[in-house]
Amino acid sequence: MCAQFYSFMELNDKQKEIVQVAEKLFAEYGFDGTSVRLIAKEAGINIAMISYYFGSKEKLLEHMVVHRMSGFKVNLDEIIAQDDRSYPDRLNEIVALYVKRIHKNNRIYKIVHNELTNNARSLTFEHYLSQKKKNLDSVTKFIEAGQKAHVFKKHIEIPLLIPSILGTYFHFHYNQRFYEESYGLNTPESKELFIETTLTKHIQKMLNALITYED
Amino acid sequence: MCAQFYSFMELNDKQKEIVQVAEKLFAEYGFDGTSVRLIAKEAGINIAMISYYFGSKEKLLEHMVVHRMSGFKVNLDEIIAQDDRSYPDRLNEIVALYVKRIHKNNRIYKIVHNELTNNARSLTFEHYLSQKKKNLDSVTKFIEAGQKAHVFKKHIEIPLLIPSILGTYFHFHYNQRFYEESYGLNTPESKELFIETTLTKHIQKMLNALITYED
DNA sequence: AATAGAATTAAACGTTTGTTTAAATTAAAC
DNA sequence: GTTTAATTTAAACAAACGTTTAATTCTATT
Repeated sequence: MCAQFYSFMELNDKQKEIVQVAEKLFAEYGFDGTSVRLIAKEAGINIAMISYYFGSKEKLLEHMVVHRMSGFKVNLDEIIAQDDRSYPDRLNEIVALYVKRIHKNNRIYKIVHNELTNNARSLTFEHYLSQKKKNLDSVTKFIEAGQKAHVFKKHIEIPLLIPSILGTYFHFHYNQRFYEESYGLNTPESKELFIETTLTKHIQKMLNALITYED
Repeated sequence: MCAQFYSFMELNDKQKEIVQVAEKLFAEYGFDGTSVRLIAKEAGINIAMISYYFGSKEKLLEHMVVHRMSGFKVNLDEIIAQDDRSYPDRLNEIVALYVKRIHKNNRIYKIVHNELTNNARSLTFEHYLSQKKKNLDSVTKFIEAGQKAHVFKKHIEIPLLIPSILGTYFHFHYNQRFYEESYGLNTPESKELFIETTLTKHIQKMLNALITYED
């Protein structure tokens, strides 16, 4: 027993493999819809290894969230710091960065969304929430600087900007069956391209409009 | 046996009660995280009644979606038809209507979002998808009319407008633990008020900006 | 009052669940 | 090469799962 005790910081290769497989399955079938036997089978290991490495199925989930959410303090500040570029220019890149990152990691975000609103499990998600807070702080500073420079308008509900960016992506994602048909996104490639271009541009335009718009 | 056969159209009061309880639990604990024993206990009935009335737990879910998604063709066309009102005015009301409706029914939407992206169950959700299509058609006609009247700008990605409206709400909803803290929404009342005012106004402003904005 | 059908119940069904055990194998240290 | 610890295994565990059964109670209709 007990490989799981000195492991909340670093995961070895075997653990990473298990986490990767489990993330895919949790996103596809839900946490409760995924049995440890299926995880073990897909990862090519014995069921007992999950308890051996993580302690339990629920602790595997906890490790997963911590591990995958670490280093998510985006390159946000890097972009913001480039004050040779215009505010709208930097805003566009921030949006593109958010969309790209959330799309690449949409599985873990789906899991977190579900767990955050699940009454059965009481995970704290400190990592996720504090990361979110830091990102909001960065965005707030950027927007307020733009307001002082009279490029961005006043009366912007800054904490709701990120929900508008990510929410647009996720509503598209959660209803992909509908939008794939609407837009004729038959291949994975066309879908990727759509997200990279049309969807991203839509969100960029929306934020540009909102932030430079005076009513 | 067999109360369940003539029931895909109409549910009797007992069935409605079960559906109501199950909806709450499915949203809180997930479909797989909710046992039929818990549903029965919360609804004050015997476990066997679920099979008796619906055939199975999964068919209960199917009935739930059909039953709750019926009559969701919003009062959208009523608002759109009021051509004595300005386009932005009607747009604002459409947004408010969407937010209000989605908020009131956020539990069933959460369930549907989960099921739409769940590989284990193969529900078709024809009702939901066709309703969504109809609503998109109504919105499209409205926006295009506004464009012809030169009130709304061209180059609007119309099918992505609803994701931006609903997505903003849902990202707020799924991350409510974060935003409740950010905004100090300590009581249910203050949260309701926030959604009705600040959140709704943010989305209204965003759509107004996007649609009247030329880049 | 008798009868038929629907509604409700407690109990049991066979599976599947997450976890643990104790033995077997592999790897590392001396 | 021997010893010690870490890893991996198959088997077993009790508990919980969704569903079915067969008996019982309730509700009409005659």
